[in-house]
Amino acid sequence: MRKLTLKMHFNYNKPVFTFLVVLAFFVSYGFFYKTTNSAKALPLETPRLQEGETYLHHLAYGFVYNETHEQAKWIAYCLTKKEASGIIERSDNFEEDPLVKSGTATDGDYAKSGYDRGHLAPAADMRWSIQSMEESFYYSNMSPQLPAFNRGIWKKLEEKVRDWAVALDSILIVTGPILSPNLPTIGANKVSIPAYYFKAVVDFKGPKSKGIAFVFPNQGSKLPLMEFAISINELEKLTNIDFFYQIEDKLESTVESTVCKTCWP
DNA sequence: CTGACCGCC
DNA sequence: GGCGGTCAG
Repeated sequence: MRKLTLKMHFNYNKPVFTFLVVLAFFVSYGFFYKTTNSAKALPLETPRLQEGETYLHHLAYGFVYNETHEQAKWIAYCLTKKEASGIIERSDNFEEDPLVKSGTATDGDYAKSGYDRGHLAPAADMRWSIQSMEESFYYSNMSPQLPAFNRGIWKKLEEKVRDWAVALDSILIVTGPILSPNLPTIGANKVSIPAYYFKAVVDFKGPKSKGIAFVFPNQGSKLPLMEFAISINELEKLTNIDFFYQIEDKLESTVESTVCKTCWP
């Protein structure tokens, strides 16, 4: 009798059940698509490398790791409007990067050092997938930043750049420390403490391509962001890195040689 | 002031 | 998870 009741119950609800299964499928598919199907071609091909450097890439970004300074020399990725609008929560799970076979910095290097584990590629730019979020917490993406810098003007720039990704649909971003010999270090792995950081942003679409770069000292500042803006050419002289030689032909020379501060609201 | 992000312990 | 710094609105 009980079995019959259950059977009738099931039969009675079968259309509802079927509907729920189909609904669940589409909801999960939508979630899966939105959060994981954003794999993208990296903006840069294999770059020129110096001694002690390796070029690697994760799903979300490519980077050159510098073994001497125990951190990335630069990190590059394209950020789209859709990605900048991601919903994945911050993981806060710092890990050594499995791709860097020579080893990265560790928890111990930064602990009680007085320096923040500052993201080069911001966690908030990686909210479009669980994997990209986790990648942003690899120590290959960390650099010792003074808290007043990381939580202040550096964060302000990151938020501005995210706004640009949304407003312009997609942009190319290159970020890094300015590494030089004999920097002070933290931890047993001797992670260099950079004196300056840079960020270059290129809007590479259409006839109105434009580029802008920023260089900040590793310290807090109350000055407006645009006080730190320079052209990409100037940044390349400063860092001695030719960032965009692979796509130079696609960029108008003015993208690198000039900076239009009012073109980037 | 609140919320968003950046972190620390 | 609780707490604090910094900034925008």
